[in-house]
Formats: sequence, structure tokens, C-alpha cells
Amino acid sequence: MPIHNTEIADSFDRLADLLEVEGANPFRVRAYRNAARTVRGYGKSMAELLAQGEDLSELPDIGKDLAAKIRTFVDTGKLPLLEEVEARTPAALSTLMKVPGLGPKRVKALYEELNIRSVDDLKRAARSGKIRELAGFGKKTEAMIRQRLEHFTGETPRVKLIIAEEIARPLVQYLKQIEGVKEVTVAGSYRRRRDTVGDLDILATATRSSPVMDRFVAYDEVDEIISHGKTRSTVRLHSGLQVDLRVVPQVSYGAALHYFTGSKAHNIAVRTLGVKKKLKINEYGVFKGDKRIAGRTEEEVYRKVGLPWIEPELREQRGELEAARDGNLPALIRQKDIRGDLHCHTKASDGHHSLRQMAQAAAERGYEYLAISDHSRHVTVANGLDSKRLLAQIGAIDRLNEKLDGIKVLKAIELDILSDGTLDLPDSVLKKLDFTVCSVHYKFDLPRKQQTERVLRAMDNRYFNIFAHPTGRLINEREPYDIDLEKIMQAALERGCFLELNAQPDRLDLTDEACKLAKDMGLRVAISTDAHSTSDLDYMRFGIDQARRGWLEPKDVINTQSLKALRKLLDRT
DNA sequence: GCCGTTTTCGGCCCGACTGTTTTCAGTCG
Repeated sequence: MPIHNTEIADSFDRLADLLEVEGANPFRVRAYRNAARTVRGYGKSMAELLAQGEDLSELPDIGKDLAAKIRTFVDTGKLPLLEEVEARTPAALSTLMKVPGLGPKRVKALYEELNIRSVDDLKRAARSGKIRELAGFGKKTEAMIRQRLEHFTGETPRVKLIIAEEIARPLVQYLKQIEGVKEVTVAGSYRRRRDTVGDLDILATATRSSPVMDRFVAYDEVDEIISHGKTRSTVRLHSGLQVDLRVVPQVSYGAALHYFTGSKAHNIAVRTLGVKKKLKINEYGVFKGDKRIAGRTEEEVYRKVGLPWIEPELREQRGELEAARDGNLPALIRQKDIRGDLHCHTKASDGHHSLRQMAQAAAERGYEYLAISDHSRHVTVANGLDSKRLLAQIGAIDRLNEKLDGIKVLKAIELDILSDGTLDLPDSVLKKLDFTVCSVHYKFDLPRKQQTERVLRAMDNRYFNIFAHPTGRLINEREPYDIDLEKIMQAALERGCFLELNAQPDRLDLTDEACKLAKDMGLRVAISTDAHSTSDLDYMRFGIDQARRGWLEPKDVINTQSLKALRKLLDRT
């Protein structure tokens, strides 16, 4: 089994946790965490890079030592240092570190003083009242641990962006109505438009902060007040989502927005640039000595470290600072660049609206074209079309196009890729279409090699155009199937096929990282909503979000092209 | 453990809140 990047990253993170408990040099600990982030977020697999003879120490935050450790891990499946550390420090202490309120020092004390080496040990100790007797602990800390353990599952749940929006919207409205409040902005990973968010980070400006805080913690949906300070408070809502509110004066808005938007790694890097220029950057501004020299806007903050403003979606410490320094920031795609949607369904299969209704809805959104791509026959649960029904639909689209003005309906199909790599309908029918959208709906559990070859074989058919939702993941519900995306991308590039970024908020498949990989390889993608109703067409914005996180520009996306140019791109014959 | 238009050694972001403390350590983001 090839080693996945996540396995390497998880091991580095666990190692960092245990070293931290052992009291290792904090900067060494951070080095492991930084490396974990680089590996986790890298589009290509470390195993693949090594096989290609690449020097991993060229990657950011990976030096000679960690490059060697990754090589050992890939070759042997083992990280000897981790095994060494686990021999003297229980591995589960890394889990205990994830209990909110417990960090390395407390975990170390609990382990050394009370021999607590698991979550169950901790629960028992918290109930028995032993924890309060430890130096540095007390009654309140013990009660806090007991309470946090009730909700503790071992991993921090992340909610889908669309759900976070539903939770944030009324809360922002509520905060805006508080007297003295000027701006309310949801920052954090929400503003960076990550596909999921772990919490909501809300920034507000106000003349006086205390009254805002008092109203915030009194919000109807608050389940637990975790902290309640003058300028910062944290609560957990009934939905389980944690919300931080930070209030700053208006002159600090830009600096605070930058700080609260993150990512943490990006912030640290920007602050480090400041240090080199003898500047101190915090959430109140940019300071030269005691004097604030910037902070009202984010632009000011970046300018003081010699950089142009960087779009929030790029702030992941994935090379955006270097690109900004060198004047190479991408001109990210925007919703208005999209000229049409290339994947949607009608009542003919499992959609809710008719051909005409879908076409009208697309026209209302200013599109020049809309492709109808109902399911093919193999997807029986979705009432997939056989050849006869597809031919009938083709006729219906031709007749509709004669009546429509300003928008062109394209004839397509979401064609099932069967497990042996053949396509679900004969070429004699497919050739009557404008193009095909091909996807996997069954046999998700094939081994990586087989799954990859299945799609490669399908791609050999000249009527294969766009590979839809390429990993099949459903966020928080279904893991992606095992497939070599890089190989698929390379094959698509060679054959003139494209990959879809499916904009359904449950899918967002390709991921941001995969989009970046495609871009780096020179492969363009289609951003499509897979709409099953007219209102689903609005999911396009979620696709745009992820495309932007993947550094995509209009030229990297095929449905920013005119109909004429698009037809040319989709013609393989 | 990483990194270098000051450095191959000596740095490594910065502040708020809480609880247990008589001035600060731990945690978090």
C-alpha cells in the first residue's frame, strides 16, 4: 500500500504532540507541525514525488532531516522517532491534548502525577475529585475538564460551509442591531471559504466593547459560555458550533480582520516579515516602536511589509507570500466570469424541473449556455435515460432551442462509467450529443489501481469529455474513493478531456488542492453545479469559492469561454 | 527542526482570557 500524505502528516502531528508533552524545544515542535501542514496540503503525494526523484527538502518547512524522515516513512511505513517516543510516552496523550482546555503542560502533569494515559482514565479521575488536588489545578479546572469530556469525541467536528452560513446569517443580523456596533464580519476559515469550518470567528467594531459582549453571550442560541471577556468572548451554540467574537476599535479594523482571518500559518509568516522590517504586527495595527503606523485596512497592513493585498482564499501559506512578493498573484476567477453551467438534471431523470424551466433559470442568471446532463440508464435509482429516451430528449432540446433567445441549451448526459471502464450508452447515440459528463456511481471500493484504470479506460473513448465529481466524496458522509488523481489529470491533459469541480456544497469535488494541482499541470476544469432544481444553479458560488482557493483564474476554467470556444475545447473527434 | 537581500548560528508572532495565584502559567486562536 502506498503511503498517503495524510498518514505522514498525522504522524508528524502526533509526534509534535508527544514531544510537546515531553517538554521538547517548542520550535522543534512547531517544525513538525509546519511540516505536517505542508505535507497534508500538498497536491502531489510524497511517495510519488520521491519515486520521481524529487528532493523533498525543496518543499517549504521541510529540511534535510524531515525529508529523510519522510523517505523512511514512505519506504518502510514507519517513523522510527515516533516509535521511540511512544515507547516512553503513551501515544494516547496526543488524544488527551485535543480535549479543550488541556495542553501539553496539563497533560504531562496528569500523566506524571495521576498516571492518566487515556480518555477513560481522565474521566474517572475527574469524577473522583483527584484532579483538583494537583498543583496548578483546582475545582474549576476539574469541573471544566469534566464538562468538556461530555462532548469530547476525539476529533473536532467541522461543519459544511453552507451550514455555517445558515448559522452565521441570523447571528450577524443580531450583532448588527446592537447599539454602537458598526461593522460585523465573519472572518476565519469562513472568510477564506474553506469547504468546512471548525468554528465561526466574528469580528466587530464598536465604540464600546463590553455591552456588545454582554449581548453576544445572551444570544438565544448560546448553549455554553466558554469565555467572556471585555474584547473577546467564546460560546458554543446549540448546533455545537463554537463562535468567537472579537471587538476592536475602528482604527484597528484592518489589522484585526487580517489577524482574525488567518490562516494562523499565514499570519505568522506576515508577522515574521514585519519583524524583519523592525515592525510589530498585532490585531490592533502595525507598530514602529510604540507608534501605530497602519491598521485601518488590510491593504495598509500588507503594504507595510511590502506586499499587495492578498485575497483571503489564498491565505493558507501555500506560496501566496512569495507570489505576492514577486508580483505573481493570480487574478482569481469571479462568479461573473462564468458564462454557463455544464452539468444539471431535469425531471427526465432525478431533477425537479423541466427542460424549459432550467433553461429559463439559467437565462435569468445571465448565462449564455446551459448543458442538460441527465443520468444514464445504469443509474436506475435516478431513473437514468436509455438510448431511446435520450434521443427523445435530444429532439426536445432542438425544438426548445428554436424558441429560446439569448441562451443555448447544450445536449449532454451524465454518463455512468461502468466498473470495467466502458460507458453506459453506445457511441452511436453519444455522437449526437454536444458533449458528455462522465462519472462513477457504483463500485466505489475498487482498489486504487483498478479504480484508476477503470476511469483511464473510459477516457480512451473519444466521446468522454468531462470527468464529473472525480473522487466521489460527500463531505462528512463519504470518503473519496481511492484513485490516482494525478494520473487521471495527466491522461485528461493528453486526451483533451477535463475534470469537473462539482459545486454542490456537499461535494466540492475537486478539492481546492486538487484544483491547484490541475492548474500547475496545465489542465483546465469545468465548474458545474450538478443542479437538480432551478435554485440549485446558485450553488455555482460554492464552486467559485473552492476554485479561488485553488488559485484558478478565468483562463483555467472552461465555462468562462464563449460558446464557440467551448465547443472547440469539447470536440475530441 | 527550519531558515537566511543583515545571519550557516541564533533566531523563531502576539495578545486575550481563565484559574490559581499574590505576579503568573497555561491554553487558545
